[in-house]
Amino acid sequence: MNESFKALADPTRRQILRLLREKDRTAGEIADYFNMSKPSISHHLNALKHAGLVQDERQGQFILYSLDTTVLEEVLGWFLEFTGTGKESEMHSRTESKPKQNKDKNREVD
Amino acid sequence: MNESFKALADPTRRQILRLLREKDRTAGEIADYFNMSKPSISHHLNALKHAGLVQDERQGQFILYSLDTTVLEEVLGWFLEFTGTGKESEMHSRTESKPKQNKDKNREVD
DNA sequence: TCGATATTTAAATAATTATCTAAATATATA
DNA sequence: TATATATTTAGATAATTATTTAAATATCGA
Repeated sequence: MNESFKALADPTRRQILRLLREKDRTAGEIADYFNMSKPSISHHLNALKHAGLVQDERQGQFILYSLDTTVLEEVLGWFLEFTGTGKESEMHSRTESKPKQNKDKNREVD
Repeated sequence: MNESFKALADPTRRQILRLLREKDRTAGEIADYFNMSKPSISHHLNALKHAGLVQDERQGQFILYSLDTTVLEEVLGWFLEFTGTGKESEMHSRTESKPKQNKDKNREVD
C-alpha cells in the first residue's frame, strides 16, 4: 500500500494513469505525451508497475501498458474508511493504541 | 492537490492522520507515538499542514493539531472519479488530449 | 522575572528519487 | 543475417526529502 501511495505522489505518474484509463498504450506512445526522455518514462512506468497500478505485456516489438484498477480501489478503500464515507464496520475501531510502546514495528498496516 | 498526494505518500504522516482522526492532539503527544525526534515530527506536521490536511492552533504552551477532512475528501473525489465509482458526470470526458502538443504546461489539474 | 516545558527553526548531513546519456536487449523486417 | 525500431537497464549526477542536534521562540507558573 505504501508503494501505491508513493507511486501516486508524482504528477507524471498520475497523468500516465489518466492516459491508460482511456485505453491501453505502448511505452513509446505514453512517452510522447511528456517532455521527458524515454528512460525516465520507463522508470515511472516501472514504479507504477511495482505498485501494482499498471500491468505490461509485450506485443511483439512493443510493450503495451494497461491500468490495473485493483490496487487503485484498495487505495480508494483507504480513503473511504478514513473519511468515514464507507462502511461503518471500521469506524468504531476503538483500538486506541498507546504511545511509546513501539511493538510490532514491521506490520505494514496501511 | 499534488501537495496532498505527496503528503500522503509517507507512512509516518498517514499514521499521524490516523491519530488525529481519533482526536485532536498536541505536537508532543503525537511525537510520543514515534521513534523519531520532535523536530522530525514537526517537519511532518508542517508538510501535512501545507497540504491542508491538518490544522494547528496554539493552546497556551501547547499546539493542538486537528484533522481537516476537506482536502482528504477532495483526494477521495479524485479516486472516485478515477475509478468510476462516483458520479458519471466526468466519466465520459472524451477530452482525448493529443501527444507532443504540450500546451498549457502550468495548469495544475489534479 | 526566572526557570521549566512545548514546539519550532536553523544548519548540516544522509537517504531517496528523478533525470539524463549511452549502452544493452528484444523483436521485426528486408 | 543485418539493420532499424521499441524499450529497458546501467551509470552518473542533480534535486528533493528526511533526519538529527543545537539553538531560538513562546508560554506557563513560582
